[in-house]
Amino acid sequence: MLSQKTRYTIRALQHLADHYRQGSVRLDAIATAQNIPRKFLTVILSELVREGLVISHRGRDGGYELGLQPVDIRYGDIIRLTRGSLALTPCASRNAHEHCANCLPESECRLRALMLTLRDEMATMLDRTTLADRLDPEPAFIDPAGGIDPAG
Amino acid sequence: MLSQKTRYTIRALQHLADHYRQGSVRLDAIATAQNIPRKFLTVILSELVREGLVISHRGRDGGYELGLQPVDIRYGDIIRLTRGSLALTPCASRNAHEHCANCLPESECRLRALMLTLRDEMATMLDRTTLADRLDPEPAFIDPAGGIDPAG
DNA sequence: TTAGTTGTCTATCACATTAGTAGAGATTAG
DNA sequence: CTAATCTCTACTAATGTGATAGACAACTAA
Repeated sequence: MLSQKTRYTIRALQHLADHYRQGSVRLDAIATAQNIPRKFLTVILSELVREGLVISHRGRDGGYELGLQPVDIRYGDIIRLTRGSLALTPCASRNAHEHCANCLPESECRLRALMLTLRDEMATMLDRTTLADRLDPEPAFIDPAGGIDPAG
Repeated sequence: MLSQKTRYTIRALQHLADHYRQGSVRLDAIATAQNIPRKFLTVILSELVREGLVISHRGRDGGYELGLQPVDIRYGDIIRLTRGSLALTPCASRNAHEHCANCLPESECRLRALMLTLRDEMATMLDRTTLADRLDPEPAFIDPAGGIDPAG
């Protein structure tokens, strides 16, 4: 699962992408529009500023704006940033590899083999999608069994 | 991330699959071979018995065995069982859908749109892999940028 | 029948992580 | 100057996680 904080981070960045090149957006505007607790959002945005994804303007008429073009911010990068890794096990991370506790040697671990493959599939998808993508909120559900789920 | 408990669960099931139709395997044998704390493993196996994936035999010469053929136990199902869902957000679960706290209406949430698509890709992969699959522990890493990573 | 082996169940614990808050401080436009 | 706005460190409460304890139930072999 993505943490609540990661979810807030992504929605805040999406909001800034929506207002790219329209001047700076105040924290309160983001908090209200995206339904994020104000104080918590200060923590999140300060981190994004430190990472360089967001530029802040202090003082009166201050606010935030994206530090990069939306097309240059990939969802994969956002998740790596807030969560350290895309992988579902520590041992399957390409960027922040760690041994799993109480595991077998990695060269024998079949779970790791599976998780590496899965990680790569996830990365492919999350790295080809950026803040510039439209993302239809109601994508069709293609049931692998053949039918189409009308419930969404 | 998968929890430690989910990782233990998968490795325990893999172990039972390796000994399918070879009689029952004692808890201690699994704990030793798979490096799982004995007491914790009792909790895990009892749950698997309750769910019907594993059959237990009590008393002398007791132990555990798989309740289904390895080919009928999909990794997707194991993860759904221990974790409730494959999805990375509560709102993107097909089986255990819940609204995310402090979110937008789901019909407007672009993060949800992305997470639904990702969930479906993950499900496709995890549901076509079963305990009967061999899973090479050293799969080649095809770098999307073009090269092949020799480090694995 | 009974001793010994093995699984079952409920409760509990310590610890880490997470979500969120407090509040003083720094910066800037007007 | 002053009001608006972001920044930083620390703190707290709640929750979840990994793991253990220990009494109990069931089964087999002798």
